[in-house]
Amino acid sequence: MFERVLIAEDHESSNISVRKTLEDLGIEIAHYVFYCDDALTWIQKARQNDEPYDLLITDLSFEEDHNKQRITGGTELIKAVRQVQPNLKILVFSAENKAAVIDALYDELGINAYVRKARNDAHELKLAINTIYKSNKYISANLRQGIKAKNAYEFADVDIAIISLLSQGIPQKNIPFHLQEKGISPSGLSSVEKRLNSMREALEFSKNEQLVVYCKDFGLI
Amino acid sequence: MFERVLIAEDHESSNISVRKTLEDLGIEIAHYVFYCDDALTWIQKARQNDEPYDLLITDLSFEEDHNKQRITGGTELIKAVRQVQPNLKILVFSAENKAAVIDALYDELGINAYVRKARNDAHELKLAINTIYKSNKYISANLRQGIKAKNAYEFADVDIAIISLLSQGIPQKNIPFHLQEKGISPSGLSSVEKRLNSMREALEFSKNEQLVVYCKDFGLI
DNA sequence: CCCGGGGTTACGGTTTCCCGTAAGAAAGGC
DNA sequence: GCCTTTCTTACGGGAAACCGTAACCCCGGG
Repeated sequence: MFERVLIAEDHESSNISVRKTLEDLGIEIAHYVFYCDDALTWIQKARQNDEPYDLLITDLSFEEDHNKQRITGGTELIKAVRQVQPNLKILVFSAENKAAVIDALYDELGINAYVRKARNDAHELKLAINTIYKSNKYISANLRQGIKAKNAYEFADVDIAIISLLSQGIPQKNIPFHLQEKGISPSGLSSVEKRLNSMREALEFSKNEQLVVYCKDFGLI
Repeated sequence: MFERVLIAEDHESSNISVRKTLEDLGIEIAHYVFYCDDALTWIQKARQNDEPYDLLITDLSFEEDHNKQRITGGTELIKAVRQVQPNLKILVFSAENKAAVIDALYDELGINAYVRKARNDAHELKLAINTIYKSNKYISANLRQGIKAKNAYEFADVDIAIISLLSQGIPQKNIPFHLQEKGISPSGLSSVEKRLNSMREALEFSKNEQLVVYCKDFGLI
């Protein structure tokens, strides 16, 4: 079993139960921190002392407070950790439930497990830890289905850029200009109209207001 | 100190740490359930046996699963409990952070304390329990400011109705009809236009898309 | 009774958005 | 090279939304 585990979790209550779970698994060395910066520091120090961690359990969203941080969230923390200790196994423990976000964690950051804070999370946490100790990857059962039943429409980069601009109050007729600024193509006004049209059609919407709330719900903007 | 406490919380991990917190406070009888329906049942039974609870700690959002429930969320649970045992003290422990929602809990449901799942939540939980045991009401410090610095604009019922309809894809020109159906006034098209206009102006928006995402963020729709 | 004011509704002109069509440009096949 | 095919862009008519103005209605004060 893992011998040296680090917990990065700002919510005191979650932090407590993760520690208790590790205790149940017989893991003796489980350090915990409430800030991302601390997490990185501890990992670096542990490596220097030739006692590197073999598992990091981290949340995604860390709340800002008076204690200003360089690293502000779990995603950034994981990126930074990968620079320092690429082989460190990483388990993300978060309430995030958007397929787009979780997919990106596995695909782009190569995390080993994602456990969602939900009904049986403590039990699932144990399961996930056991699994990634033996193999290398754990994908939650109730997640697998969710990821498959993803979006009815595959949003391209242009699409989310357009919707994002709309949600910021940019008039449609000015969008071509902003797209060019960002080097996104196509950028013609007609193309913008056409993409909006096909998005509305695919999702059976009639107004752009529906598009923005939809993308908001799925964490695309 | 409280003698008989019931915990309604679907997340296993949160449930664990709340129990541990109560343990730290020396509360001996702390039952816990994962479903709202169970919570109500236990409260009713305890009353019938002349051993009523004196504190309920509940979450707000309970996730649906195969186990279909009559009561689907914390708000509904509180309403039901108030029918059965009006004097029961209630502490809501949730991640909800929208002033509109939390205000309503205090004002309309008369809860005794709200503790937000956040950085020092376990510590604050103890504080809140101690406070409502002695006095009757606990309002978190970091909440007080939030509630004050509410919304820049006071949304009327008409306003949220209009924005809600917009977000459902109803064309603006048809909104008067839908408002009349719901018995909301004013319902004239000009009034709709005027209200939208003043909302945009107050919030310094230029497009309705901004309004819908704003209301989405604040949990108004 | 008349008058005035707040709130609601009705009516035009202007702008923006929507959508179909067609012209133009880039990529690939023969 | 030329010709499809596909993607992008340009144009124009029609609908919706925007905005200022004015008429209307309901109520309380004089």
